[in-house]
Amino acid sequence: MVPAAEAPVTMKTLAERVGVSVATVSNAYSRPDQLSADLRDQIMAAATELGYPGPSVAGRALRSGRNDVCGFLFSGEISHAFSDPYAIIFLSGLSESVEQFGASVLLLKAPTTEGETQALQRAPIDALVANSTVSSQEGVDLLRRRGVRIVRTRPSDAGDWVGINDPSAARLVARHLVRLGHRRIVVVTPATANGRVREWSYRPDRPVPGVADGSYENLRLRGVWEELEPDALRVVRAGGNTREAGRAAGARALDVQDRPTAVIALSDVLAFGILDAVRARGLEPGRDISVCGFDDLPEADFLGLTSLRQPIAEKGRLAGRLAMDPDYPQRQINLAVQLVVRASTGPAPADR
Amino acid sequence: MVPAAEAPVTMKTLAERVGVSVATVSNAYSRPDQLSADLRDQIMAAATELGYPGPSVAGRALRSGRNDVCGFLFSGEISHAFSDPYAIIFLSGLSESVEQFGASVLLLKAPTTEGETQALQRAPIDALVANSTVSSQEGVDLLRRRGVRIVRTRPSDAGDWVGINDPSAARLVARHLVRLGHRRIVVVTPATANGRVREWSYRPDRPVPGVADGSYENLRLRGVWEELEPDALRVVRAGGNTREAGRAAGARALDVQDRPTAVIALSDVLAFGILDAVRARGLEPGRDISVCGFDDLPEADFLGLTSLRQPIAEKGRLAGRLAMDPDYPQRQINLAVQLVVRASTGPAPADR
DNA sequence: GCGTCCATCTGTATCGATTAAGAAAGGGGT
DNA sequence: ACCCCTTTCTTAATCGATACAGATGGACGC
Repeated sequence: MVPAAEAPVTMKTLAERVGVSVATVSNAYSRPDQLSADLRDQIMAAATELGYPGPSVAGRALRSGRNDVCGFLFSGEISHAFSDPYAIIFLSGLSESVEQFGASVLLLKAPTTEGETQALQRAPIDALVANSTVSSQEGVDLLRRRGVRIVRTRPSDAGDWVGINDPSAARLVARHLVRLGHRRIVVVTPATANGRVREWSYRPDRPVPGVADGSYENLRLRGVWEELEPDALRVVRAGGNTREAGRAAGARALDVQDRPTAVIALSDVLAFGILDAVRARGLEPGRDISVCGFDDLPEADFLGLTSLRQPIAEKGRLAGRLAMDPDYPQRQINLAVQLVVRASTGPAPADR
Repeated sequence: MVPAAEAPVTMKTLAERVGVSVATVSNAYSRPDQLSADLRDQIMAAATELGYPGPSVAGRALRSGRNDVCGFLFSGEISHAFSDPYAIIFLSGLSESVEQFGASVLLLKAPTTEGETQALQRAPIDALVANSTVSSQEGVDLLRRRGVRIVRTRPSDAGDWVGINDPSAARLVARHLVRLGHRRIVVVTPATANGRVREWSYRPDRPVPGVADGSYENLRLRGVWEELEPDALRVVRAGGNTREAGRAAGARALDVQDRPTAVIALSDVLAFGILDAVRARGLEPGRDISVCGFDDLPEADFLGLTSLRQPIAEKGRLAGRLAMDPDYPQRQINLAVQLVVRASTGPAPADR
């Protein structure tokens, strides 16, 4: 027997087989209340018999306008993006809530090349959660015109977002240190790509190279600065956003004449490395020098790191909800943060 | 002025505006060689003028049958899946090569509920890289019938795959230890979900609970067993696949009467934790007890861990290539592995 | 001068479903 | 008996592009 020519079994095939219209078959799949249970069972039976895998995804997408996919836009390489615990926790929350809508998450890079721009524009997504700090703005605008809902992870005037108030969060941290008597403070900022450690003294009118204008780094720097005496703030930009990068940045921050009495890392991973650096110099965190982090990752508790807690997973969950549910009433969500004080901060040591 | 009614600007609109046929507009986008550069520029200019965001993704997908999306199927929760460095490295490689095809990666959970099954079936993907150890077989079969190319990350008789020879890799490790004089060996296996540490003595005819039949864990166990005397192999199943889980499993493996002289962890992260446990007991890895890992993560070098290196990123890259390029000739790829011997293994201590 | 060929464009039949609107059949109420 | 409602199914019009088979016109060879 000659093998039958590849029979493309479609909804029509099924309909003819059962002796009903395609509309009824369609209803059997997507609106079971529109037909009798009997007939539906019959159709489903015939479907498995024919090996019909269910409605074609593309046909469905074209007609209904839905893909059941939520894009997640991040900047930098995937290996960088996901070696960051913050990203993983956020992504877990995001995908958890996206899954509740029967949808999945598509990983999207902020485009840098022509090909990546294409990939972003060709992405079959209903919504996009843009975690990207910067740029890729035109690309996102094009997507919006395509009807893609955009959700940002940072406050902005218009559009949907879920975020925290970065400046005031940073002020919380700074105030804590100032109350403890600290005056000379260094902020260590992460970098998205690998680079050299660099250092500046902060002035709000002069942007820090590599720190974009509306970025959370910049907002936090500003917040810290507002709580300090003028010219008291130095900035060290780490070579990445890893514990190792934190160690290196810590070295740079500590091995100076006029050693700071406190270091604020804009991420916990950096802070962990800074703690390493502090201990490697025989200093005791919280006594000889204070260290603060941001995010309050689980390990912060283990290491006794004072950190500004933000509900990362919840942020991801809410982002997913805004993305997948256009009718969710609250479209701009500001999450509460909380300073968790642990052993790594203490009174500033008396000047030597 | 009343705001114009939402004009859905489609390819037809654009065509009429420029005074050409839709076919030409389509060509302007997807096959620039089919028309004069002049006309193409004209069309593109009109496109930006009208705010046309390019061909509709759904229309394109339906007609051309392409989505430019590659699914990545993993088991367990996303937070578990991506707290594993192996997964991140693999995913980087995968997405790197997938991006070269102008495509993106869709995160897909091995379905456990009805909703997740739906999400998997509704996924707009051209191909699926199935990293999932087990089950979800029916779901994958349905996808195959949909025309989705399946790529596995483990050898199998039929279909596309890229993997390593797990049994022989495991034998490499075991032989290394046997030559060093080790006789009492424990293998520590990871678990996909959090659970309790448990322990058995291994016999090839009796499956280890929680270790699926064709899984790499099982294949490796088998390989190790083949190099040892009968009944010399114990198995400890860790409570997860993290350094902490490794510490706990290490405790279980070490704190016994007849302490093993060597421990093989089936993943490096577990091995790291086991090293911690060894040191916590005042023992010196490589002298008092030997420890081996699998994967050879970057940190293995730092910690002096003997480990079986497999080219994880390359595996991901090749999987992506097989997934996105149906014409790639080599459809079943066995990658070479290599035992990297470091300080954590040494001669078995003389029997006390 | 004539046939050929190439470079450019057009016409039109799909791709595979969804959905609103309508028809047919049965069931009650009065 | 008649009318009105439901329930259950069908008809037919899209959704927005792609790709094949042609049509057109000018350049070119001989």
